[in-house]
Amino acid sequence: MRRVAQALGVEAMSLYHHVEDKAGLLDGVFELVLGKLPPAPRRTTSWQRAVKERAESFRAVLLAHPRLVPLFATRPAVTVESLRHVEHSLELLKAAGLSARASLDAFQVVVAYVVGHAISTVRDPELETSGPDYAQLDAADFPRVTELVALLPTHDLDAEFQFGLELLISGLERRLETSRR
Amino acid sequence: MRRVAQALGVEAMSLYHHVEDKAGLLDGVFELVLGKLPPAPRRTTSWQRAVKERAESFRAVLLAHPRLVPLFATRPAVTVESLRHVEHSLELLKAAGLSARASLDAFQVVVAYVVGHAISTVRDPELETSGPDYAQLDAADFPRVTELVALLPTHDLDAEFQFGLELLISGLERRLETSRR
DNA sequence: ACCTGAACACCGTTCAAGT
DNA sequence: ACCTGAACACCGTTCAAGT
Repeated sequence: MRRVAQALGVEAMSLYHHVEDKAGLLDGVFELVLGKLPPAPRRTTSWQRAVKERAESFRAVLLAHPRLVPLFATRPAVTVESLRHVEHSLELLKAAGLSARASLDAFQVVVAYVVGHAISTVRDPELETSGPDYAQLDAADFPRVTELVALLPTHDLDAEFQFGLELLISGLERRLETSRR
Repeated sequence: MRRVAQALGVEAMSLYHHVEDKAGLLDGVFELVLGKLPPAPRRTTSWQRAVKERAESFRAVLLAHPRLVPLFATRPAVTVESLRHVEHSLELLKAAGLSARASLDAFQVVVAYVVGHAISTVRDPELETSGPDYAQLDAADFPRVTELVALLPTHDLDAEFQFGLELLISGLERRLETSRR
């Protein structure tokens, strides 16, 4: 509060005439950022592509505000603004053939994945140093980890995200196929 | 630091003779909790069951310390202790037929999902009230959300977690099947 | 080697007083 | 209606001084 006030050239206490408290201010930030989500497109493609597009948009918004990712991780998305997106996503899943319950599950699961992965993406790389030196590891004891360390420099977190997203969608696909029989 | 010291019946500054700083203390907590992960079992079942079991164990440890979940969300797991689990998981995936790169992707993706979902599980339910009253929503404007609200009271977050986990595993399965051809 | 007290530079928030 | 200053109850951390 004190720093926000300072940035506005005003005293900290003045803010309390515009927001309830710190949580209220964060609510505002939350809704503001969520408002950057591109509007739900009219249904023109497959549900697979639509789910993918929604998840990617969400990720893009999160990565555009790395400092806010922990906020999204802690705060539930229940503003009116965000409910419009929820509605669209649930509609999408139901139209694909999922039950109401399964749509809820699928939606929550994808959101959890996007947020969880965003966290690992924006993680302060400086923190990595606090761990043990990878170089000091006995390569014989940790063959797979050693292999992994060699891969890290060229590792693409966006590709990794895509990979997991496609796993989820492909899992849903298979589930729909078997339930239709 | 001040409260930890107080709980130990000592002055805050005394802690600095045992840990570097607050981050160092959190590192210790982190490793301690991670140590509660059941040891990697010998390979006796399918990789599907093994991946599922590892993810469920990780979730159980997280949920046993709800206040620490945000810590796990922010801090990378690079203690020697945790690397043993990483090694085991990567070995598991490679033995299932994934390349080193795909194993890394799969591992990270599952961890992101477990952490992301744990966050939504331990989210302070008191926060939900800060959103708009679901009751005040126009049911005609939000048919799917209205449906969802009716489902919430009987919604099982553990079942939801299982659902997503199985999607990921089933997605991996399909990927392996098609790549083998 | 380990602990301590005072001090510094921060927080969010209450409350009474100003315009 | 909006802003302010002083004050309260907190933080993590530095530094010099104690045993």
